[in-house]
Amino acid sequence: MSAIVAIPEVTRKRMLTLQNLLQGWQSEKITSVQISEITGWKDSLIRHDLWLLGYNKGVSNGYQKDDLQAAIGQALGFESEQVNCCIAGLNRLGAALLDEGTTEGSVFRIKAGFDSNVNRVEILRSTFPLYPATEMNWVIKQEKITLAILTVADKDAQTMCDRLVKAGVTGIVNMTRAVLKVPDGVKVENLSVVNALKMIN
Amino acid sequence: MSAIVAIPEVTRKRMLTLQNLLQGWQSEKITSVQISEITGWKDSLIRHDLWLLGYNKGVSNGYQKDDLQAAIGQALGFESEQVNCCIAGLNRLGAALLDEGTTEGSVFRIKAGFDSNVNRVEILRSTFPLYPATEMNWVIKQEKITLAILTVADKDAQTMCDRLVKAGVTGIVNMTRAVLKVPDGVKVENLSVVNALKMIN
DNA sequence: CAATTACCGTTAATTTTTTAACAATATTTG
DNA sequence: CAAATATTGTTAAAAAATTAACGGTAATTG
Repeated sequence: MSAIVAIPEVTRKRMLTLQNLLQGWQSEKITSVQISEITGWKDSLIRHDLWLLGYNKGVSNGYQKDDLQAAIGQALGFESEQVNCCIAGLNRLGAALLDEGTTEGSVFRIKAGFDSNVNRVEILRSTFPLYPATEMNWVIKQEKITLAILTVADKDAQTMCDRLVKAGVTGIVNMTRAVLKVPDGVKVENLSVVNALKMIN
Repeated sequence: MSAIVAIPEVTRKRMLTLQNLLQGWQSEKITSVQISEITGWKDSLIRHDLWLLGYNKGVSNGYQKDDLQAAIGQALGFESEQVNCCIAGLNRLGAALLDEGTTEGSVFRIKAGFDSNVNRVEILRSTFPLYPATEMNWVIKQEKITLAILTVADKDAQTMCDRLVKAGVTGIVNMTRAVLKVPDGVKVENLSVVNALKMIN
């Protein structure tokens, strides 16, 4: 029997990693012990996670890479049609993310870039349009943008975050060191490089 | 009485966030409820975390910002003298991280940049030296570099990771989508933008 | 083809993490 | 200054996450 409860966040995160692992996996088959050796997770944890997803196509013989990959994507809803995103803050880091490669091969499409500094908007080149932050409201609505990548300076992070949320964004990837306060229903994922360095130091 | 056991990773991460929060906090005092309102963590969890650190200077009257900030830094060893880092992969994202601002005001100092492509090394400007990846071994030793930020293409990630580890790096901030296999004792923190987008979608 | 091996799915036990509760203590109020 | 309020430190209870255990099953081996 498969689990009835909602998939916990920790499992979602692991499954995301597992999908990335499968992406680069050469062989057609993979076992829970092999996954364990790379990720460091106990093999029973991996089997338990897959059990939570209701996956059970691996009996006594390991998993078929392709089938597993598809099943995870399907179970966790990683396979939506297309998700529209924007970048808020076109400093050097933000500009780097304008690069096509950032979201290549994923469902995410960057549809707009914003900055309070009109100069940047005018000077930078990109395959999608850049706007002054004052245009944010209508652009986000018109382009049906739901997610944002926040790369402004730390001190401007909360202000920009508030504007994004007001405009209708429901998820923010926060690359600043600021701690963002958001209303219920808005998700934040923190990706500050300095924080990461502190964690591994 | 304060706790004897080691501080769990979850608590370390929260304390890191708390320090960032305190950094931008205006008032001299702050309470567990105020922290809770911004971060979404239950106030009792915050008090429990601080209890684990052995901190008890807040009795019945909230915490003094400065004192708390110092105590956390000290308890978790976030206050070392200086930590030398490098950037491996000087594509657009890596180049953006060459920016002074990346680690500004932290103990981390970026001392070198590496790339397999010699062109990039020669063309890019930076306040610290850039080297072909072939020079990695001696540079990392000579500059006493312990941490690396990995921004190469996904397909090259494991190879570059292996080289960094071999050269003596003990922690890697992985900005690629690849799942890195590292020996015991080497820490990895994953900061892929696409993964983050998937988590909030 | 019987025995052995290599895996998984599932459950139960264990460990870790979070939450609730509340006595104790400063501070504020009337 | 007594009462009310706000807030912590600490413990115990509850919830969540991880691990171990093991029966069952396909594949492999001799």
